Amino acid sequence: MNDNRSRLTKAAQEIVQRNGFKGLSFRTLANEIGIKSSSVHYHFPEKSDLAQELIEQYSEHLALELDEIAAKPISLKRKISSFIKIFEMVAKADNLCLCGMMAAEVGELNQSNQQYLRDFFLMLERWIVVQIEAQPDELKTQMAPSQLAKTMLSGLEGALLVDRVVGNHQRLNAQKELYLALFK
Amino acid sequence: MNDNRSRLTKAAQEIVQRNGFKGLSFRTLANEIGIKSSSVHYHFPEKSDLAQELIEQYSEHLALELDEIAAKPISLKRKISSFIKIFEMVAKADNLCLCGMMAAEVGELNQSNQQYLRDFFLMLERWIVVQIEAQPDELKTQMAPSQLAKTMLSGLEGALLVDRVVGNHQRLNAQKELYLALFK
DNA sequence: ATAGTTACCTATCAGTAGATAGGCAAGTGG
DNA sequence: CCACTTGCCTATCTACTGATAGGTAACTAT
Repeated sequence: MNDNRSRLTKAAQEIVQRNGFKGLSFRTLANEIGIKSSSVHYHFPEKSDLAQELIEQYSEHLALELDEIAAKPISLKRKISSFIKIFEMVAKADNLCLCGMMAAEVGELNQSNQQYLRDFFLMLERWIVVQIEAQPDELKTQMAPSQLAKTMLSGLEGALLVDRVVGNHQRLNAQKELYLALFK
Repeated sequence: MNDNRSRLTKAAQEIVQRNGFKGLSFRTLANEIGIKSSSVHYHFPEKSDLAQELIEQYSEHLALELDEIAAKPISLKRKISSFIKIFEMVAKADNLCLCGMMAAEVGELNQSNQQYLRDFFLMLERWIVVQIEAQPDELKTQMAPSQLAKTMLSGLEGALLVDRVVGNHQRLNAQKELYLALFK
């Protein structure tokens, strides 16, 4: 039923993570799944509607993954490790985080899109804080959880950005080493 | 003599740091300084020529700043602090690092541009390593200098990225706190 | 049966992109 | 004085962008 619609968002997500939101055109997107660009407009009247859905889907998908990790009876360190692994999977595909990419292009997004982007980053940071506060004695640093969450998230986003240019995963690995050392 | 040429690169740099390389058009750039787009092509036959000059200038300008910092007879911690201050100035202007921005758009840059981008990040990381190795006993962590440099640089780049979306400087401040704590 | 909805299509639009051809005035060097 | 270069111009090109109008066949609910 929603076959083409979901194929569209799937293909669009990949294009944005690789080429950016500006690098996504209705025509190439339509070609990729074998329909016409006007049909893409049927599903997403304006490009910002597509942006909205992409950010929402990406956020929801990630939120589900994080819920699963949070529910496991494992150490805080292993939870953080699983969090970082999500970024490693993105790096492996030579992609950026969808929202990290759109963050670079924030100037051309409308207010609603920008708000969803903001919420994405805040959601990830909050998740880290909640995990720490659930197992506070497994934290080795005196750094406030909210501060730690902010450095960790932005650090991982930056590692994806720089690593993709330099062509290896050294920065992501270095971030991983740095942050995992802060947990018992 | 090179009046318009330097005005072009200056205006172009600002546009790229704000809107990205794709957000820079020869027409709007020309309008900004009051000439025609064809005249921009006189100075930079192709857009990649402009990209090359932007990255080169940005790298050279930063290298000079870093040379000055390195030459000062100050503590390692203060040198790192000065390094971070450069990023704070960028954040203050609500910009991204020029090369951080272009890193997000690396897919649409030619091989030469990509190499210059790579060299930019490696140069910054090398600077950090050199400063640490010149005053090694002022480092409080056992983390290898090259690892530390990689996390620091990518962390700062990511902080600029996320902070610009969220709308404050909390991540850059958090990164600063985290990294300065590693030096005596 | 029929009215409405869904999901596509063809055709087209105005706007903008990077890029090129060719001209023109001012300055420069032999 | 003349050839050449510099630095801009006008005019134009093709390609591509997001977006819209209007049509059509298939499905759906009354």
